[in-house]
Amino acid sequence: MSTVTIKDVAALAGVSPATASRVLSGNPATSPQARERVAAAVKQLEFQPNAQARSLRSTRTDSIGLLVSDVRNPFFADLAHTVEQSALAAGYVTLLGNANERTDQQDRYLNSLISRRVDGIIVAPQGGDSASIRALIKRRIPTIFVDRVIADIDLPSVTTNSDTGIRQAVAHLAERGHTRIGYIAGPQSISTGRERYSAFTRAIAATGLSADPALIYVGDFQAASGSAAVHALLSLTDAPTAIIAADSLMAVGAVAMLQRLDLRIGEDIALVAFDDIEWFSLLTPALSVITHSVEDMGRIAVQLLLQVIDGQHPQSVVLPSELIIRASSAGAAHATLPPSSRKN
Amino acid sequence: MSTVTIKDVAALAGVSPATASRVLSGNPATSPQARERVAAAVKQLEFQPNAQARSLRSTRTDSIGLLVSDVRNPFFADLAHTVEQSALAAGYVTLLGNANERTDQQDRYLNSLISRRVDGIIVAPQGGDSASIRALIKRRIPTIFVDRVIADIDLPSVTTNSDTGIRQAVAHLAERGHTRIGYIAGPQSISTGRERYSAFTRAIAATGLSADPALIYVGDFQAASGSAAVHALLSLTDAPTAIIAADSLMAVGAVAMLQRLDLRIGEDIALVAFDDIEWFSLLTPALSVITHSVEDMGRIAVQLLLQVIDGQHPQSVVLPSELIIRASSAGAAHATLPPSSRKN
DNA sequence: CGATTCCATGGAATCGATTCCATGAGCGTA
DNA sequence: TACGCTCATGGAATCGATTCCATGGAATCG
Repeated sequence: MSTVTIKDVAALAGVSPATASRVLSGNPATSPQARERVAAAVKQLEFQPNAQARSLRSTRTDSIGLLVSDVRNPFFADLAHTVEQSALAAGYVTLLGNANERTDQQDRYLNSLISRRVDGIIVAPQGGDSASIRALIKRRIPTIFVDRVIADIDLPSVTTNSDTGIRQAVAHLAERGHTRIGYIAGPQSISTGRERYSAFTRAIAATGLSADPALIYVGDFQAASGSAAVHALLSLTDAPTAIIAADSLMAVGAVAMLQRLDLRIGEDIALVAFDDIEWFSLLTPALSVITHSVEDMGRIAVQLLLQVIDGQHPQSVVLPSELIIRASSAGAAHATLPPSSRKN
Repeated sequence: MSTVTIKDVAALAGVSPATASRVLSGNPATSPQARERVAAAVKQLEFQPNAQARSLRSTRTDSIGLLVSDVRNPFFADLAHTVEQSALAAGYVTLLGNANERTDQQDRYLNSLISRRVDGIIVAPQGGDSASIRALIKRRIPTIFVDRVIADIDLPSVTTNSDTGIRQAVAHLAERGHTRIGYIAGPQSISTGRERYSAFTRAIAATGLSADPALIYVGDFQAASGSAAVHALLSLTDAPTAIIAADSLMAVGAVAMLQRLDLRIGEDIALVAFDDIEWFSLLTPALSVITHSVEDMGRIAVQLLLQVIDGQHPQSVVLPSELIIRASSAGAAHATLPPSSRKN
């Protein structure tokens, strides 16, 4: 094959491979002539250094790994985008892994990233404890949790404080006259699922609204479970007049099911979603959301990771969340008819 | 550091590094005892082979690169997902690069992928000619174009034949009584932009509808240009009664602007989008779309790439497109009022 | 039973860059 | 003039795995 190595460059430039290497890595101990001639040779031969060989010796790869739960989730797609851009600005290439909401694929990707000797890893961890995440720690591979954490593993993280946003949402709905608020929770094996759930129950208790356990439906952060949740909640004899969904995908499922049931969102029933997605405001009616900044999250995660790589021990960062009121929750509460009496 | 190498494994297992390597790579020339003892040592030391060292010698990295225009575009997020899953099934890890709709970032990622000696690359190329894409060919790196191609570069590709879908859409709108159809085109520097545009003009000519050039607005495949397009088209003295958008993001921008102008989609004006996005059917009214299978596209792209890696010369594949009629284009045509007379 | 093949194995070269170490030229100062 | 210092440079070791090649013992065949 036409593999051009640094020896070829050195030969053409009339210097040793050592000098060529120094020029390429910007080592100051090089003469202007050498720099010039090596640069010319590199251009002429279209030399591309072999990253494998380079990092084998220097133990740096200038790459970081990012492991998300699902790229198709707009939240994680946005996160991938900001992480990637921030890392690129700092001279790192991002390898994106997709756990596909499965622990086995998460482990497979983590092992692959370890083998590739990435300089650090940002991970939105899947579910509970994981052997391969413990392996990261044992090998002292710089690692940051983003969005989600694992309870008993102490690593720097960037997360959202969902408490404020959820409290605002519950207060807002209470003010509109809702007393029975349904909640579509995320899986309790995931930290965000647990945290948002407990924030919701605290807010309910603080506001003195109905704490009927039947109003809680535990989903899996995927669209289908949002649909199932709406169906279940509206089948109750005493159905909720408002619903909060713990992530955007379950909110999508909820919207789809509400439309199928011919219920008018914002009139027959109020709906608030966690996570703001660009097109949520295009729905009719526009969706009220609890928002948090993906841009900040991604940018700060990279920042923390670079600090860990640099040998520092940064503090975890908690970002705020906030309610944005749109038409889907603006109307006053009145009794929701069960789906059976309307259609079907 | 606690870097465990194959020598440590070999020492613990009481064999040579050569034998340990053979066991690890599944070489049949190994005794059951050796296999057993090496396996035990690997497990005990939690050995993870160094991918750099491995691929430096063997020239295989078991990884492929995927370069898309924008991860935040749901179409490419879905594509990334299917490519990644197909590749994983074949034993390859996918490195995802995000050109961010910019040629310089595309080139930067391509060079990085070349340096990492990926076994092959799937790319949705940015704009016109590119030095780094020519570099791929010169180095004989297995490469496949997906979704988009570059005109004078002859590489296997997986693309969509937009002709059928667009013809169906135009015919459908003509049947509903529309004679002036606006078209929000993609950039003419991108193959899909050109191809869909010419498909549209052909369909218009075949149906005998108005070919007024003022009905064509050239956008950039991003949401903002969809909004601008709608604003421009509806400011015409003889405004279109229906609009076709050449991709999903521009359709999103179009929907946002139509809502801002207080126009009822499906009644005041018909709208059809290229690319089907899951939540397009959740809009009120649900959006009519020209759909093509992302799953097939991703799966086949990986398949072709593996064939090229294997030394074969596969034929390019062209996938079909098809119209799905929903409420946004179901109504009969009647004159669209210019935005100025309604609001603003 | 001797010759030949087969096969598991270890030693050593190799992949392509980086980096340690030694060298020698150039220069300033005593 | 001689000594010490800086600094660019080349030779060679190195990173960690793979793989070529040689070897010796076991199995097979005439």
